[in-house]
Amino acid sequence: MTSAAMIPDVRSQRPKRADARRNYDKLIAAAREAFTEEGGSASLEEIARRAGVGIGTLYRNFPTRQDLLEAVYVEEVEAVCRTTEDLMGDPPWEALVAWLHRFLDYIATKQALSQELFNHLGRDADVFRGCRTAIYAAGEQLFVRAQASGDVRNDVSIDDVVMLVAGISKMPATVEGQIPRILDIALEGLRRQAQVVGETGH
Amino acid sequence: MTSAAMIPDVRSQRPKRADARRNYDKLIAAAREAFTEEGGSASLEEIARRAGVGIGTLYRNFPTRQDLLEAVYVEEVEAVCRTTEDLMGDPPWEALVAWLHRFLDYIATKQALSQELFNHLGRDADVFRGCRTAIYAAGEQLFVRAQASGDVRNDVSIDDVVMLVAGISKMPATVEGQIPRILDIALEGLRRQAQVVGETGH
DNA sequence: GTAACTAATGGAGGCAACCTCCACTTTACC
DNA sequence: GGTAAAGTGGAGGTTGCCTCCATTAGTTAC
Repeated sequence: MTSAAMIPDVRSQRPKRADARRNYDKLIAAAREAFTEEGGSASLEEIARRAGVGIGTLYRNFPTRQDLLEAVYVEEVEAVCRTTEDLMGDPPWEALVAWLHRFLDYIATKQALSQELFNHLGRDADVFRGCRTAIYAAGEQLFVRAQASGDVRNDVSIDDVVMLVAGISKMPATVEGQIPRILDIALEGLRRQAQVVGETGH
Repeated sequence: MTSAAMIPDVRSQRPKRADARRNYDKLIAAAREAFTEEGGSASLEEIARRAGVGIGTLYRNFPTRQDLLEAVYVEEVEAVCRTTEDLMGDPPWEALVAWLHRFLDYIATKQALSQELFNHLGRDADVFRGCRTAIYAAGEQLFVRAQASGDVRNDVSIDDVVMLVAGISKMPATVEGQIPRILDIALEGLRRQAQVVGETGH
């Protein structure tokens, strides 16, 4: 699994001195906690406090709030990518659907984080391109397999699918179980191949 | 067109005295501007300044930032609802698709606003229920027509569709024209009726 | 018209978060 | 162990949030 390597390494600027690296790691950990608990606008001073470092150190490592959000976000994405491995044994379509559902669940719990990022960094920031690449690398094998087996129409790309799922994850759910159902409906569109009959051409 | 009346009127608490109402309107206008220009976290003090009223007046009318966001948001939604009228003459499926595309375009430009709301008010706040109702009232005629004509499968609701579109509008676009294309793909899933052959049952 | 009654105003002030700056501490290297 | 460079942390200036209440100005009743 090489997907993690495809994320443009936010951490390439990781500090060199031992104490500095320790502080960096403590900050990421504290930030993950804080963002999870309080959403993407958790106080930076609070995060520094949790990490047990001065506010100045936080700013030295992450000049803007976005930099910190990014660093945390990237770590999370790497985690999802790692979950493909379990699924390569299952039948193509089922495996793909299962992974997408898993992906959906995962993103759903990270809404605050990713929404904050979507808002403030425009949609085509390097991080996103990188994370997208990583997700593709992870999902592509499943996707290609499903396309090869004829389950998925040929005129869509993995790109389309990932974005579709990402979008669905951000919908405001009203009814219990509605979100996964909507995913299934949308995926039916994906699957639909030259097999439909009895319609006017549109 | 009664849809506007179905929004649980945020403005029923509209102030009574003439000067108060004037200030209220100036605040909404200033807020719309500010939110559009600077996103949902524009400074409230700045908004009061733009409106030419004191910060205290802002807080009297809109005790929380959400209240202000809501009021602006509701106005915008009402505007979309009004656009259905043009389309009732077109063929059912085409009219529905066209309206959904229009709806998509519209929401896309208001991202900052709606995302802010989605984040902070949970997904089932009254406003949303109200706005959803209004949107349904607007889209429902189109939707029912399309279902009656056999273009749309019967096991989906207008609710599902609206949410699908809302979700898609929030996807980070990479390629020009990708978003509308994805909407079309998803809508194919909608359309698919008992007309597919040659598949295993799943 | 004007007096009396409120609704409405606006900004001072207290608090908290953001961020910069730099005197000091710690590490790495010789 | 000495020293240069890297890293630290928190005081303090700035700005935004929100409350409170003395003052202002529509409204109503006469």
